[in-house]
Parts: sequence; structure tokens; C-alpha cells
Amino acid sequence: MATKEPKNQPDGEKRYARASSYDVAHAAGVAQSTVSRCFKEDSNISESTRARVLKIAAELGYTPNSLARSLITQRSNMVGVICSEFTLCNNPELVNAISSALKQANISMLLMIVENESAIETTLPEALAYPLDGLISCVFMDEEQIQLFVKRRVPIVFFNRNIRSKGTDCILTDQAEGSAQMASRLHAAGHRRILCVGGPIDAPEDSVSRARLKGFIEAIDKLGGVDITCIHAGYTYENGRDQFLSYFADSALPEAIFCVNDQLALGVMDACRYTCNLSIPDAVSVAGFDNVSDAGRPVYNLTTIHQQIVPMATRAVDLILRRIAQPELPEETVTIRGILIARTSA
Amino acid sequence: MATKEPKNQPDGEKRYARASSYDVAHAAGVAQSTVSRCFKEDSNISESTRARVLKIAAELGYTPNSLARSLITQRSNMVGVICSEFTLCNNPELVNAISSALKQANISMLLMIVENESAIETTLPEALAYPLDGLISCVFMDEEQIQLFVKRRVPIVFFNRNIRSKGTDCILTDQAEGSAQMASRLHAAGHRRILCVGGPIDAPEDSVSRARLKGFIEAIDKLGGVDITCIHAGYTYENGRDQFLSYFADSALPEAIFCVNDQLALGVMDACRYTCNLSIPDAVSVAGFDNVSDAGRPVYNLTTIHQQIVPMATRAVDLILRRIAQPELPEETVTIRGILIARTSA
DNA sequence: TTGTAAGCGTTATCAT
DNA sequence: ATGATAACGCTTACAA
Repeated sequence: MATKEPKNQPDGEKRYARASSYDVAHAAGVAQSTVSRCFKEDSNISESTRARVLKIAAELGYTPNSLARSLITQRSNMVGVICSEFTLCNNPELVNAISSALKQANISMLLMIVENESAIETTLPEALAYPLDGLISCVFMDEEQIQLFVKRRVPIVFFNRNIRSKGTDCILTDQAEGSAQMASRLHAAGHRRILCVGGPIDAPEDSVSRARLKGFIEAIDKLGGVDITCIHAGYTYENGRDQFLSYFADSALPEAIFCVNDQLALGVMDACRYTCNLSIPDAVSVAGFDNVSDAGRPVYNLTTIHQQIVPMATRAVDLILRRIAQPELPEETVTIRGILIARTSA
Repeated sequence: MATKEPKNQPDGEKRYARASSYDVAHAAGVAQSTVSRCFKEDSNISESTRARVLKIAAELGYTPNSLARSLITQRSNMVGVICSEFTLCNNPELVNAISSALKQANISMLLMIVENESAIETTLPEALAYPLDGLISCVFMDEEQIQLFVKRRVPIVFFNRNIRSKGTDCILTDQAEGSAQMASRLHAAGHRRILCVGGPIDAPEDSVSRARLKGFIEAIDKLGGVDITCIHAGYTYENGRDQFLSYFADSALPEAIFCVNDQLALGVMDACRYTCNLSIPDAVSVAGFDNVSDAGRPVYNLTTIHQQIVPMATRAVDLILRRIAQPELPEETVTIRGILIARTSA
């Protein structure tokens, strides 16, 4: 009890495989706190002992245990990222961008995938169990869910979800402005009968799809003289394809089709070309939003609005770090412009 | 000191936002250990106190801190997943499958993305810092790197990386057999001049691309009478496209092209159709391997070998759990068959 | 059924 | 420059 024997290693045999700072201290003949100091920059420690201790640590394969550190420092160095299966599978670059921004800041990513936009409940306990340094949510959360994190002082940044709540920030592509750019382009190209393929009919007022649709329609109305029709699908390729087909079954072909995301647009394009034998853009123009990687392939060449995912991810991480440092700062909503990528589909 | 006052809450003001079991205990007038018991199934606790404590916990927004729990239980309930940017971006379903298999087992996923197959060094410190319950690696690791984890008793499962090492398991698509299926099909279709688009020329002997290439060539040789040429690209769409173009610039068109992955195949297809004006499969057949989601779109309709990602992911998690429970079990290499998906490209 | 106390592996605050 | 020692928030004997 009064000795320096590591407590977790009563006999010669080790109970646990991972070496602890006690093991290193024991082997190096120093105090455990000395070992700890050796792994910290600018700590008062002589270069000679540091060198010796680090050498022994390497031999024993010792690295400070992040979990134990977190407990005392009150910082886990982990940020949770919640996103939907759809986002992961159709826009993996987004997750990649967030991952690399976090890596830049030396923060680990606890990734939680939810089945769909409204299934966040299933992962809430997981997100709450850890003392996360922050949460980046690419899905909607209601006020009650948000409060669970706010109460625990876990900063939330909403990624492309326009949610304003006390103590949370958000980063958004300027949906309305992006859609307006597309509206101008289609209008300038002379299109006067336009079909809009929106998200689900029951999408909430503040959803991405609604924002894009609304922005598009308002811009078109301002330009004037355009006949607009809207149909509503989900978000997927198949939704776009099927909804267009059932629309086109008993309606005239529009001159242009604006889809609120690229997946819908790709579905519509394929429906046009492979089912209806319509050539694009000769028979009809198609435009999307997001600029997913497929959109740039020659098979689609989709005219779309590019979301600047990389700067958005960087900014999202900045917002988290900022709020960790200064929790009481006023809420911020950062808006980043979309960039019109003119290809041949429209 | 002798009182039951929560130590972390000296005055009325709270230093930390997250409620601890002490806070709950204090509010409920019970011991801290009682609170702990309330959150554990089948523990000797009266239903009445449990109900009361849980109610108060909910009010305070208390959930047991996973980190602190891990420290004492020696189980972090976190599994690290390492994969390359390429895999994430070109086969996001893989990450999704792993994520959902882990979720099923109530394990959190620490996702680490590395720039490329050989950049794992950059994320090693992160993976080692946490006492992970296991590691699923979708990238290569050398023996020295593996040992770092083995030493810490962290089970590793290699996902589609054929690495045999003491104490580690792996789960693989049967590359050779899948390639052989494709070889049979192309042969049966009457193709006698076949171009293979392999991975990088310097890919290691035990790499996925080599295994597929080797399996294909051996099977073709067995069938006989086929003239085979190999070219080497990287792994990407652009690699496939560019390498095919530079090959075709001064060589005759083969009857069929087998690419060691779908991305290469998609690149080759687009090069054929959009640059060389060759129709597929009339002028040339193209086949791939993986069955990524794009392959099924009518724009490609790629004949390919489907990797059974979902069962593979489930099995990978099983292997981890198995080895956590019984670390000394013999190493296992699970092989799962690929399924030929015959579409119109070949 | 409940409370007391030890310990998980760290960092941080004191002494020395 | 280094060593004791007290947290961090839990789980788990052991006592009562």
C-alpha cells in the first residue's frame, strides 16, 4: 500500500494488456506523475528523464489512455457526427470533408448513422452517453432533443439544417440563392414551362428541399412569364425516376426540370432517356442541386449547384471549437454560397 | 469531506454542466452507488427507489458517463474503423454496413479516414490512444503496426484485406473465385481477346487487385484459347478512363475488358463511349468487380461481381465480439462468395 | 436493499 | 525537477 508498486498489477502477471503510466513509472524508477509529465509539451521535466521514460514507454507500448485523460481534463477530444444513410451513401464526400476537418483539429470522430432524417431517436442515447466535445448534426433535431445537449454544454453545429436554437450554430449552403441562380439560368435559356421536383410533400417548412423549392419559385416568379408545376418525390434516384414517369404519363413534357437535389435529377434524367426516349437537353433540360460526384460524369453532365462542402466542413469544426472556448457567444448562422456548375444537361 | 456532498460541486454553482451520479444521489437522498445500480439491469434494487432515482436522473438530464464506465469495466464499447478516402467515397455502402452491424451490437464507431491505403501511419496514434474494444481495418497494416494492437489485446479484423497475423482475423470476398466466375462468363460469351485493367503496377502481391487479376488469369488460362493483355492503372474512375485511352491509342480493341473494380470499369466504359465512340457491349464488353450502386444504373448496366457487403460487415463484427470474449481462439479467415450480376455491359 | 470504500488511468496541485 | 496526493465519474466488492 505504501509502496510504489503499481496497484493494477499485483503479481508478476498482468491483469490487463495495455500498459499504464504506473507500469512505465515502475520500470523507469520514477513516479507516475513524472511519466505523465513526459507526455506533455512544455512541462517542467529534464530532457534526460523525459528521454529515458519515453524510451521505456515505447518498449512497453505505452500511450496515455485518452479515456482516463478525458475524465480529468473534461475534454474528450471526440466530436459526434450524426448523418443519415442517405447522406452517407449519396454524398460520402460530405462525411469525408467533416472527417478531414476534424482530423486537422486533432479531434476524433464518433460517427453515428441513422436510417433516415427522423430516426435520430435511435442514436440519441449513444450520443448522450459520451461526454462529447461537440456534435455535428446533418439531420434535424427538435427542440427537446437539442436541449439534452445544450443542458450538458455540448455545442451543436447543424450542417445544412436550418435550425436556430439557443446555444447552437449552423452552417448552411444558401439554398435560396443557389436555387435563384439556377432559376436565372433556366429563364435565360428561354425555358417558360418548368417542372419542379421537390422533396417529400410533407417535408417541414424549414427543410432543405423546401428552401430550395421556395427559392427557385420566388426567383422564377420575379423573372416572370414562367409556368411552373411542382411534383413531390422523396430524395432518392428512384423517387425522381418514378415520380417523373408517373407525372409524364398524363402530362405534357416541360421545357426544363429543376430537381431539388442531384439524386432526383439523375433519376429523372434516366427516366427521360431510358424509359421515355427523350434526349437531354434537346427534348428537355434537367438541373439539380449538390454537385455530387456522379453529376460530373459524362453520362450525366448535370447542370447543378455545387455545395462547397470542404469549406463548410472546416467552418463547422471552427464553430465547434469556438463555442467550446466561449460557450456564451451569440449563436451564429454561417451561410455559404452555392456555385452554379453549368454542364450540358441544361 | 466526511459528508455526502458531491465533491465536484463545492458551492451552489456547478463547475461542470453534465450531471454526475453524485448529483443525482444528492438530489435523491441516496448513495452514489445506488444511482449506479439503478442504471444496471438485474441489480438488486427495489423498484420504488429505482423509479424515484430514474425520475430525478431524467430531470437532471443524467446518463452514466461512458468514459468513466469504460475506465472501470475495461470495455470502451467503441470499435475503431479505418478506411481509405477511396473506399469511403466510392463504396459508402461498406461503411454504412459496418456502422449498422456495430449499432446492432450496441457498439460505437470511431471512424478514421486515411488519405490512401498506405497512409495509415497518420491515424495510428489516434487509434492507439483509445482503449478500443476492437479495430476493423479496411486498409493494409504491416506486421509492426499490427503488433501495436495485438500487444494491447485489441482484436483486429481485416475487411477485404488478406492479412494473416497472430491474433487477428479477416473477412474476405473470395476474389479469385469471383474473378473466375467472370472469366467463365466472358469465355462462354465467346470472347477470346481480353484486356485486363488491373490495379497499380506496384500493388503488393496480396492486394485485392492482384488477387482478382490473378484469379481471373488463372481461370481464363484453364479455359484456354484466350489472348490476354494486362494494363495497370490505379483504382479510380479517372485511372480507368485514362489508362484505357492511352492503351487504345496504339493497340487494337479487345473483345472484352475485365476491370478489377467497378470504378475502373465505369471509367473505361465512359472512355469507350464518350471518347472513342464505341458502343457497349456491341463493340466491346466491359466487366467490373464490387457492384457499387452506380453499376446498376441504366447508364452503365455493368456486369460485375457483387460483394456481399452486409453479411461481411455482420460477420466482421461477430469476429470482433468473438475474439473479445475468447482472445486465444485460433485465427479465422472467413471467405464469402461474390455473386455474378449479369447486366448488359458484357 | 442499501451504504462505504476501493480502484480504473489519467492530470493537476501541492510540497519538497 | 520530481514525488505525493487528490480528483474525474463510474462499477463493484464488502459491510451493514
